[in-house]
Amino acid sequence: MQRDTAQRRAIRRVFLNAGRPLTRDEVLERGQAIVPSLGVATVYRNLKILTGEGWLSEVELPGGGMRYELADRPHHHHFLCRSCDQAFDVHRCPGEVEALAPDGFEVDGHELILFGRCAACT
Amino acid sequence: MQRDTAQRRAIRRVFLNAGRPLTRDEVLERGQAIVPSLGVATVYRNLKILTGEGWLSEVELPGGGMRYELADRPHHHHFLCRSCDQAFDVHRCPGEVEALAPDGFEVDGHELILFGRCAACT
DNA sequence: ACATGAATGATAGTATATTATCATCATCAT
DNA sequence: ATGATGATGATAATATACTATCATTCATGT
Repeated sequence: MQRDTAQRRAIRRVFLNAGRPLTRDEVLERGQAIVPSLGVATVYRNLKILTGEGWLSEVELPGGGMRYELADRPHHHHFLCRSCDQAFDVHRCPGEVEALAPDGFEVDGHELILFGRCAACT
Repeated sequence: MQRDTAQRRAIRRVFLNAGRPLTRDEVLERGQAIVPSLGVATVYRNLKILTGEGWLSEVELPGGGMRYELADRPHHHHFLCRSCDQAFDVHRCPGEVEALAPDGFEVDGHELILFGRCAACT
């Protein structure tokens, strides 16, 4: 059965403390602050496992690889800082977006990405 | 100076006829319908050249590589069909999206992506 | 028509992200 | 405490996207 290792605990804690989507490198860096020996392969493995379990979900934003965030968050969108390349959550939603699609198109989801400079980079 | 080759003309024509963002493979396939000998390297080269000239712009949507579209189009968004993976233009915009960002964040652009099934796949 | 050299296309090379391997470590049921 | 075996980490292997190379083709100015 699955074991509760210090590495997996560290990765979970990283996400619980983050509050925003993280790249693989951000997970590695923050995870190593908890378990210094943490390796890339373990990060890859656990991101895949936690995503498969439904604990994490994948977020694909422009400009880099996949990002990951806690899966149980309510509907939200993302802000991508052009300066530091960090992604942030945006909790407000324009709504009514299904109506924007052309006739005959069935909308079952949407993603809104805001670009600019985050509070720290302004 | 730059020469007006059949290949580049074909690629331009592909975009003028498309009316939606195209992947590298879509450009290759449609271009070969005009100039059968068209090769991948030429597609890569011309996508880069036409983008550099400002005639094309890059569109990054989830699920694959870069897509390209005519650069002179007015502000619009995109619909990505989950069935055929084709991207389409959405000409309506929710507007007022800058206000959705958290305090202290400066928004200078946004992208809205609708997901679902296109008219042909419904 | 011709010479020049930009463009092409086949393919080798490169870059990078992700996965597989495997010896070793460490969790957990007993 | 201990043994079985799941997990880890270093790194080799792989996948894939993109670029460089270069002989050949062909657009263009004369």
